[in-house]
Amino acid sequence: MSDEETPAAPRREEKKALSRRRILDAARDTFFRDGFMAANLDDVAQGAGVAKGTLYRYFESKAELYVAVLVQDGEIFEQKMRDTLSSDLPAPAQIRRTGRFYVNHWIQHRAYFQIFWAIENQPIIGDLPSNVVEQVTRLWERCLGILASTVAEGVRKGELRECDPWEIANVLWTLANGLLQIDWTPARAKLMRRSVEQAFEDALDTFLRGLAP
Amino acid sequence: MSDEETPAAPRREEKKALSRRRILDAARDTFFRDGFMAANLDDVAQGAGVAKGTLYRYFESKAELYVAVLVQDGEIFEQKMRDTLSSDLPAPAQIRRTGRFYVNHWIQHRAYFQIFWAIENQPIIGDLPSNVVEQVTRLWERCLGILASTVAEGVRKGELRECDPWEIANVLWTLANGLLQIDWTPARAKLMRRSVEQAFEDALDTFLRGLAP
Amino acid sequence: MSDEETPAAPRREEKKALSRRRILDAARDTFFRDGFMAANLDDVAQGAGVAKGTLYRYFESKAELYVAVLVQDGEIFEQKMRDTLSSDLPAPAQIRRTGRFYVNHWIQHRAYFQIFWAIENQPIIGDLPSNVVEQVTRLWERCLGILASTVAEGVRKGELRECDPWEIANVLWTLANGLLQIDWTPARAKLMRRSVEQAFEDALDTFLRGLAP
Amino acid sequence: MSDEETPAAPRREEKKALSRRRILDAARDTFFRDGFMAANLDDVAQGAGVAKGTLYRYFESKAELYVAVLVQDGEIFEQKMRDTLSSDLPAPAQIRRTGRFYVNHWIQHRAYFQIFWAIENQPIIGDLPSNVVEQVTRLWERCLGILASTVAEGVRKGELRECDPWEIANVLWTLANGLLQIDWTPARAKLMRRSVEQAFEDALDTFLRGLAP
DNA sequence: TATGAATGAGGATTCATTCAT
DNA sequence: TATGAATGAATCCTCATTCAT
Repeated sequence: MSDEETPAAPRREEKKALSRRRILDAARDTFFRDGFMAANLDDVAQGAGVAKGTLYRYFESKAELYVAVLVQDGEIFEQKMRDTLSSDLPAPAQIRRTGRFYVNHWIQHRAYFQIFWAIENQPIIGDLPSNVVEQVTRLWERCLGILASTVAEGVRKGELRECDPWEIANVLWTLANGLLQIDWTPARAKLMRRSVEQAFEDALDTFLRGLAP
Repeated sequence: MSDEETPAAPRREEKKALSRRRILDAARDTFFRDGFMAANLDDVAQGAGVAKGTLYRYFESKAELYVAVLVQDGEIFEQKMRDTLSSDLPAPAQIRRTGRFYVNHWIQHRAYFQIFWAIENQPIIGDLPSNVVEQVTRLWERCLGILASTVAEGVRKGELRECDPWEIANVLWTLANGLLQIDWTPARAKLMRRSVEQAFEDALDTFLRGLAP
Repeated sequence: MSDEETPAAPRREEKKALSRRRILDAARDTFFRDGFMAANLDDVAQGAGVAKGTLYRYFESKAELYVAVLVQDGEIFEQKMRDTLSSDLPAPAQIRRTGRFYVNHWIQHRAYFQIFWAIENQPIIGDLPSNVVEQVTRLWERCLGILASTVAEGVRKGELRECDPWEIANVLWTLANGLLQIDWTPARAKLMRRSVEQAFEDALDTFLRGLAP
Repeated sequence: MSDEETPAAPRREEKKALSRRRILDAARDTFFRDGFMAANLDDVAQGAGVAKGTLYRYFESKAELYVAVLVQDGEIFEQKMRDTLSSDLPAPAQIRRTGRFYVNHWIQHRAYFQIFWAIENQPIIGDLPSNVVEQVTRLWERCLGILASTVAEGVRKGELRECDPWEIANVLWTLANGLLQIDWTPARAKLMRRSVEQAFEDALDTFLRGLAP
């Protein structure tokens, strides 16, 4: 029935890739809206415009699908974060720049940050499959590494006082995430007097002042 | 017929109180191990050594039981935190003291901290009953208030530079929680070179230095 | 401790009778409000002001309690119905009189009629214990008998045309109950233009006209 | 690949329709045997030869399933009842004809009549979902309307004496249902000397005589 | 005798996963 | 390959009944 056999194969490949993408998009929406446990594959299938059974042609299980979403988003994020690096900037400025990227990214893509929180939340979520944990941990490590090397560089160049770069990276990261989480939780956001951006800018200032040589 | 039924009645009351306590303990274990959604009332009942139906004599629903755990733990915690206050200490020392209490409490009662994280995780868990959210938010607010008033006092006495006490309280809180969460997650703990206590002590130092007038 | 031993026993009996009565009253309320299946012994106990366990000192089971309510009310009803008989009235007038009593009783004690409908509803209610069915059937039979003998007397005296008295009694009974049930069911009551009393009076007229010799 | 997938698709559709029918049939059996409250979806599933979860692919809840049964049967019944109408018959004969249909239908499909009784029984059953009540009330109204318009026509043509057609319709309906209910309840059936058909025929005669102009 | 705490079987509903078409 | 119907285990909650005090 099909005419033009040769172009058909690529077209099929394309179709497959498209389906995969649509499933991932729908899955992201659902997972980030309802949480892993409460998320429902019927919703995902409907959102992607495919049959429920089709999901299993692309992903082995609900957990695998979740992983796929986290990994995909994580990779995009990691690249963007890496792009904020600029070799000729002093460390404090570099840190501020990366920090601003982080907060801006938050403002534009709030849901993405679930990626990082997914792991922290694991004890509460419960059954997060080890697969998920591993993948996200690796991503986390890479992102943290970017920050740590910036700090290390700053220490080396005498722009920051002596300290353990990984620890400082962790603290900075924690600070940012913590403030974003406040912004995320309406109940807590009420207790803040200013926007996340300003609050973060301030906190970063205070901390960097404390880090001055 | 004896006027003093004291030996009988109390025993019943005692038993009831004991049951309640055992249920609460079992619930804490289960909820904190598996998370609210994944937690299973069969486990709780078994852990408490009572029949499943018995749970419902003490708590109206799974959610109520969860609230009860959070509230109970929260109240104990709040009181302890308030006890760390000592009117004649300079603000930075006071903050260090409260911070140390926080970390020590963590080391001894890790599970307790789920109370505070429960809210942040809400978006991921999914349908946390509003009841839970309210109760915990209120607790959160009270604890944060303790910290904020310490900061405000420090600013007033010139021990800290001008700042918004609530914001600083939020940042301190965030910092502490963030580091504890790192400690909680094995995957992330590996990236730290030192103990939580030391890391926190350090981060606090840096931050307080930045807050100096 | 108790002084006056002899009057104590009667007092105890009294107390017991009182409890029984209070339980029956509470049970009637609950059963007639919620239906046998949905009725809840917690409600009954609370309504009677006794402990749940106490119910079982007076009645063997939920079903037995239901029977007791039906039987008690039924006996009262039967006696009242018998009291409407007056030997010197022509049959049609007698029938009208009994009919009026029936409708008036309905207006004043709607819930009582569940007694009679309990049996008709048995197939829908489901698990009505045979005990209940038997007892109520007997009551039903006795009440129907009152009507049937009135009809028989009317036929004998030539006031009504030849017919099977039991059958006519059944039809009259059915007519009355049917109209009361319409009145009971809001959805159906809307389809009626007049009060039950008037509708019944009319229907009875029509039927008695058809029964004229 | 064949353009005509007709053999495949229809087979699936057929199967689905078959499942639905089997579930509906099993549900009717169970509901009418045990009553709505006592009916048990395990039984329904087993009766239909499907898994319990499958029920929920076809019906949203126990109540919806019940509604579906009632509505389906009701529609069949209504159509049949409408088919008994014949424009050129005098009203009394028409009423007798419809009445006979009613009784015959009863003899052949006793369970069907639960449809109409379901509403009356509501107070006893307890929490019949409003959905059910609405649907059945509407059906009831339509069937009663058929009868009422026959009566109205009879009055208009002078075949019946002046009266309120809806009220008479209600009474006739009540009469029929009441007698059928007697037949349904073994305990009460014993008190009848003749078959329902004869008893009904007689009662109708008497009533129509009373309705003669 | 009265209590009320404890029981545990039972039932509706959800949903990830499988598999015949 | 895609479908979507079917599955059935899992889980919360109810409540009549029992029994130690």
